[in-house]
Amino acid sequence: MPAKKPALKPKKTSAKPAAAQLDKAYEPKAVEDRIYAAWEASGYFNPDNLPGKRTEPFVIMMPPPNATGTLHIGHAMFMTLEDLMTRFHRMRGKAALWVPGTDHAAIATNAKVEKIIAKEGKTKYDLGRAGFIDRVKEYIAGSQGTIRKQIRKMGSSCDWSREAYTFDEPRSRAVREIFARMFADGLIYRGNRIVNWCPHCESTLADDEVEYKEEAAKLFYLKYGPFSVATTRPETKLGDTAVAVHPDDERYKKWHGKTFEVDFGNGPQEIRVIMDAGVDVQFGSGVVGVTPAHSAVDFAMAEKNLLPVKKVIGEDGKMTRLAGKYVGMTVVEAREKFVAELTSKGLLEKVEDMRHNLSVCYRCGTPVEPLTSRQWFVDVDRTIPKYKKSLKRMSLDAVRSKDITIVPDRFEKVYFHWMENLRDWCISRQIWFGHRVPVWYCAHCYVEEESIGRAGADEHETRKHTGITIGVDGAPQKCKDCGRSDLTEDPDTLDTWFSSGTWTFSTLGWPDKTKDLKRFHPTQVLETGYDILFFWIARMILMTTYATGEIPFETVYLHGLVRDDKGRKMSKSLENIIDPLDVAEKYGTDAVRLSLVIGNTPGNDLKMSEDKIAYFRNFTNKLWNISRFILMSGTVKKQKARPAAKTLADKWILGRLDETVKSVTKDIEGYNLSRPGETLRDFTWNELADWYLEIAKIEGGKEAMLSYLLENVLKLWHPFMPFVTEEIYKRTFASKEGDFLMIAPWPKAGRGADKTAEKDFGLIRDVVASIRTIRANYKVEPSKKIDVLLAAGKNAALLSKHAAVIRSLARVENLDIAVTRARPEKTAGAVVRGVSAFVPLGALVDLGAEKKRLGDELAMAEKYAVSLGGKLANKDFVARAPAAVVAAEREKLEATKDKIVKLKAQIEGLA
RNA sequence: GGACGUUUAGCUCAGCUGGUUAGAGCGCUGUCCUCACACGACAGAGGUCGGUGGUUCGAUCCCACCAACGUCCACCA
Repeated sequence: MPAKKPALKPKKTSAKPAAAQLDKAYEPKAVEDRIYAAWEASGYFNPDNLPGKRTEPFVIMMPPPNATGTLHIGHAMFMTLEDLMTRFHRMRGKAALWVPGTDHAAIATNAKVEKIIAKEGKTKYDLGRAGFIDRVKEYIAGSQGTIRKQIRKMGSSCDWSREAYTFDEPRSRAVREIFARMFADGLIYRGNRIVNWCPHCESTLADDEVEYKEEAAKLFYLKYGPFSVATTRPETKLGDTAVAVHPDDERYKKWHGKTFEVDFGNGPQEIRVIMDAGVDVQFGSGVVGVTPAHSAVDFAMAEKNLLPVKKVIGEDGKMTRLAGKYVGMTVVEAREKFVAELTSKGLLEKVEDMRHNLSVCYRCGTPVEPLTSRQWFVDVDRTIPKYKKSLKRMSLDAVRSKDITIVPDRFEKVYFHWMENLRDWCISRQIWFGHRVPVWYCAHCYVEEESIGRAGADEHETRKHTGITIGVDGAPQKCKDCGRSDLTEDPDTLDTWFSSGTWTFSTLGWPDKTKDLKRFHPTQVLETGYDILFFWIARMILMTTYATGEIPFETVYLHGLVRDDKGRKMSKSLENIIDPLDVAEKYGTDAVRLSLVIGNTPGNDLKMSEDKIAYFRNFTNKLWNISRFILMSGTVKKQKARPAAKTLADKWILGRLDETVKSVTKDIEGYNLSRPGETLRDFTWNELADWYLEIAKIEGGKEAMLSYLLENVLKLWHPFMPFVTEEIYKRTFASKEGDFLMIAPWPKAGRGADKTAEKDFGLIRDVVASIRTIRANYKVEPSKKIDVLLAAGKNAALLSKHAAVIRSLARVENLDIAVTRARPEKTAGAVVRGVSAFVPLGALVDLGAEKKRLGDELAMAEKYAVSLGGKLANKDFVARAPAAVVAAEREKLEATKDKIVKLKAQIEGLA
């Protein structure tokens, strides 16, 4: 192409009317911090300050991030989702409350600080318990501010005046209080039972804190008295007190209930033969060595059969005195020695290779050692006097009754399964940092029961626990049983989840009967990741139904994991981490938020990429420029009422707005948060910007319409991208200081779509598009104007009325509209919705290409007509399909037939 | 071993209770810095909706089976 453009182009001048101007591009960095500070200063994050009556609450408790942590993309996602819901309901006139907080995360924080002092060459024992706790507190104080700043950066409209910390005094008091109540109800007991022990953390772990790692293992077959027994852990056989066989296994029937002795070179062991239906007859020899002290399954058998429990591995990971000559050895050493001994004695029959799931600590990856230990437990099966139900029952009923719904609902099944199989919950931990078990033992009357198992589990009277005093408000002065004051505090701390379980109500002031608790509990939504369904959600339901008799929340919204664009987890080693703060800096927080909401559905993982964020950055800029255009084309002000539609385009866009309001509102209410984003984007970009604004340039006189549309669009977008919308609002509609979009009332859906306007406008749009297509096919420069001839049939009047719009949008010089006409020479043609269009292009017209293009279209139309015809010829279809469907198919067939006729005429006209 | 999820254009995904000539965004191709926006406009190419059966007048959508991928739970000693 020769460069023949005019050398002189008038320079664009920015000498626009005095109306407020927007910069050409949206600059998030210049806006976000200022806007957030203004919001915060307004006080509107606190529902007490919101205007109006607001009787209906909408409450979310923020899942507290670790106090020592930093914001990652997962946090950014949940903050966006929760903020979206909170802002939406605030605009809908509810008392919206979103309580922020941080978590002391006992194990994680404890481990972190241990690591830090290790660098100084010290261990926690060098500092001593008090010194170590001081270090932890100091560390948290130093880092807690980081996460708070980052929560603000995401635009979170949470009520900082109610901020809570899982380890602050109000929350600690709630923990001690609920412990005391559960103890009084006999739900908390101290027992010597099997637990998961992490030798590295030197602490117990809850069942769900144990993970499994598949690895190669050896299966040893031992000559075991009269039997053969297979095991991957030979050294634990020193703790065997029984063997189990299947009750129906004929091979071993004569042994049922008998006792025999084995000697593995470590002295004789007395072994009973018990029956258990869980034994797999096919596996190994069908005989299982029962090691009550080091296997949860075996422990259960021991309880049932009253077997002795012989603990051969200690909390230090070394063999105990009961392991005889192996005492003091590590487990691995003992295994080697023991296998060697068995071999020399001819007791080792064979060794097989196998794949085996090793249990490891979810924190440190160290293999977990199941062993019996004296710990505190929550009894989940015992009937609670006040409720006449067990904790398990209450937790199940809360969801079964639909008082709590889980989104998506498939997780309800997962919840039920887990809850039904829940065993007593070990809540004592041996780490130093955390809520202290609020228990004091009396030196005079406390006696450790030697019983194994659930102390008093079978009786329904209160468990005895003589000599145990609970300190709810600090250390008790006297033993509750003997009155003497020689008391020792329990050294252990509580499972983090025991305290997080109180989150929805401890944050509202429980156990005091506060106004907040009355007004805001139960909460409406708990939004969190499906990965902590058991850890946290289940514990909250359990603790809350017990403590308050209420459910903690009405709806559980579960989000997925954020993955990279290839679906992999983000990790340091893969170098695929997207840091929300980095990308917020680069693309703006609103863009990051949109990328975390749109395409994100409950319960499913979300793939993220920087490209996606960049796309939404472009969109925020688009919205900015839409506003900029509207601002430049006239005065923008709030409209008291909907402006009257003067033209077809007005009618159409108002109908589309109504539809959009309706569907967006419905979706957000139904916890469908992605679709409204897409609906809004389509409306804003494809309808408002691409069509209505272009027509506004032609028709003019749209100040009121444009103001009305912009105000509504800003409101609808606000929960999704609060910063840019608030900033535009401030520069356009805000009448005075303190007028915030954040508290503007949510738009009401009007009449809905205007069917006639939609159809008529659709025709104009399609005619314009078909002319544009011809232009593009013949590579007509956009700046060049062309002539167009239309044969419009019954639509001639409608098209004539909107000729100016068509001419401008399709860049037409002369538009000649007739009812019918023959094909003029040297034209390119098209048929759209019963309208024939002809564009005279002189020598440019390629007859062959025209013929082919129209021919292809004809072929498609004919094929379609055949399929429609076939359908309508089918008696069953006509008889059974709903009348409306049949009528619609008839109409389609008529339209297609009409199209075929017109296409044929055009093709003939070419000859 | 049990349960669940996913499978639609090269990529990421829509498609709500079965009736559309199957949609969007990115990417790709072409034209254009048209007076809001090149972080833009216009136009275009690209899919037998994982497979096989079934139900139905009609199936991307419902049912059964199969396959691949993924997740959770249990854990065999």
